[in-house]
Amino acid sequence: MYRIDFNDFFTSAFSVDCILFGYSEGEIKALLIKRAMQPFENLWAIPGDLIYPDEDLEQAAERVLFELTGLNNIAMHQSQTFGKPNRHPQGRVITISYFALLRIEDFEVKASSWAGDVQWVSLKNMPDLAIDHNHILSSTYEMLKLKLQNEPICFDLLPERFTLNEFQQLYEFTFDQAFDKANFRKKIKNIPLIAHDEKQQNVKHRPAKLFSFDKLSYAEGLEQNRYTFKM
Amino acid sequence: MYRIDFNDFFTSAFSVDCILFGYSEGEIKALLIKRAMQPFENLWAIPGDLIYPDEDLEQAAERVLFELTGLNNIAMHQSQTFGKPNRHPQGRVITISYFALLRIEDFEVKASSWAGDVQWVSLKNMPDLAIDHNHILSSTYEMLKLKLQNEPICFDLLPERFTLNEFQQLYEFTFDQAFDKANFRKKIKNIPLIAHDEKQQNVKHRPAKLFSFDKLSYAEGLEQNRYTFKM
DNA sequence: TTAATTATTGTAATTTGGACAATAATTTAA
DNA sequence: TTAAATTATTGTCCAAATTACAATAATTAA
Repeated sequence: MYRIDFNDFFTSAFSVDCILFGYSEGEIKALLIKRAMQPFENLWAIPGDLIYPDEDLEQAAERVLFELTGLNNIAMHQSQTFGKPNRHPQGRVITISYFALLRIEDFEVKASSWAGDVQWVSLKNMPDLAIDHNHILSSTYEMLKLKLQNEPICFDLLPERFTLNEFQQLYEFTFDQAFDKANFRKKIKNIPLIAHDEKQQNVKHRPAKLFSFDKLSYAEGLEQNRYTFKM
Repeated sequence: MYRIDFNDFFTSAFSVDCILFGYSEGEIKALLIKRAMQPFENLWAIPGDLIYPDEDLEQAAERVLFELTGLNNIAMHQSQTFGKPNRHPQGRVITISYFALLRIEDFEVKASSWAGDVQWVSLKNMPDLAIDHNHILSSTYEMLKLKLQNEPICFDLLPERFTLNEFQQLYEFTFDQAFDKANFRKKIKNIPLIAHDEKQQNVKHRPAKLFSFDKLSYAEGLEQNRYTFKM
C-alpha cells in the first residue's frame, strides 16, 4: 500500500469520513477513533482518510472500513459533503461522508497507524469530536433515519437471527418513539421474514421465536414493485 | 470578480454543478448551457464552475445561479457528489451537485463568458450532455422526488398564485401518475394555503380560485409537529 | 401448582384512501 | 337569451389501513 505526503494534497484535498453505525444494548453507536497523529492528536474523531488521486470515492470509503475492521463487501452509503473553507486547519479539505451499518459482534476492530484507540460510542453520549465531526455525525444520522423510512436496511444492524421485539426496539430507538406491539407486527407484514423453529435462549420468560430477513425475496419484490416499504 | 487559471486546480479540483429545475407547459425542465469553451465546447451541459479556494460550497452554487439568472436568495439544495477518477478529461475533478427550483417566468437568462447559449430543456427530451452530466441530472432528479415526498417544496416551481389543478398537475407530472381530483384535495388539506378572492383569467370555462402557499404557517406547523407532510 | 412475565393473536372502533357521482360556475355559440 | 359544453368544487359510499386495547398461549421461577 502506498502513502502520499500530506503536502501533495495541500491547498485543496478530498477526504472521506466513514460513519460506522452499530447497535447494541438498545442503543445506536458509532465507531470512533482516537487520532494517533496531528492535527487533533488524541481527540476522538470519525475515521476517515484523504482520497488518493486515482481512487474512486466509494472505494476510498471502503478502504477506510477495511483497514479499521477487516470487513469488505459492506455497502457504504453516501451521505453529504462538507467543505467550509476553514474547517480544516491544514488547508482546504472537502470531505464526503459515507455511512454503513455493521453488526458489532461480527468483527474485531484493528488499531492502525492512524487510529490509536477505537471505540463504539453511543450517539446519546457523544463527546466533543475533532473539527466539525459532531456536525457531520449528526447530519449523517439524520440521513440514516431518512433512508430507514424507505428501505429496511436496519437488518444490517441486527444479528442474523432476531426476535420481532428486537426488531421493534431498533425502530423505537431510531425514531425515538414507542410502537404498539400488535400494530407493529401488522405494519411489517409486507417485509419477507423467514421464521425459524429455533427460539431465544437463556431468557427468564417465554422465549420468542427467531426470524431472519429474506434479503433475496425482498430484492425480488422491490423489482416487481410488490411492496413499497414505508415506516 | 476574480478568475483563477485552470492550472491552479490541476490534478485535483472541485466544482459545483447546479441543476436548475423549472416547470412550464406541464413539463419539468432543466436549465442547460451550451459550453462556450473547451473541453466539450458546443456540447450541452449542466451549468457549474470550479469552487474558489476561499469559497463555501453552497456559496459557489449560488454564485453560478446568480451569474446565469441574476437571482439570489434562492435556496440551493445539496444533492450528491460525483468523483470517478477519470470523469473529467483535464484532471481529477470532484463535483458536488446542487439543485434549485425556479419559476421560469421570474427572470431572464443571461449568456455569459462560459455559457454561449442557454435553454430550458424538458427532462423527457434530454440530449446527450457533456461528461457524466446525464447521470448527474438523473440522480439529482431522483433526489428532488425524494425531497418532494417529504416537504412540499414544489411551491417554488409554481407561480405565487396558482389553482389547485395546477398544483395537482405538477405532482402528477413529477411522479408520473394521475390522481383523482377530489382525493388529491383531501390529501393536501393539511398544507396551509391562502385562498384569494381572485380567479383565473382568460380561460374558456369556469375559472378556478387562486391560492398561495402559506410558507410562514407551514414552517410554524412543522416546528410544532402539527403536520408531517407525506405525498 | 401457581404467580409472574412476556409472546402472540384477535377484535372492534376510527381514520384514511379510492372510486365515482352530483352540483355549481362560467364561456361560447346558436 | 338560452342551451350546450366545459371545468371547478363538494359530497358520499365502500374498502383498506391504523389505532387502541383485550384475550390467550407459552414459559420460567418459586
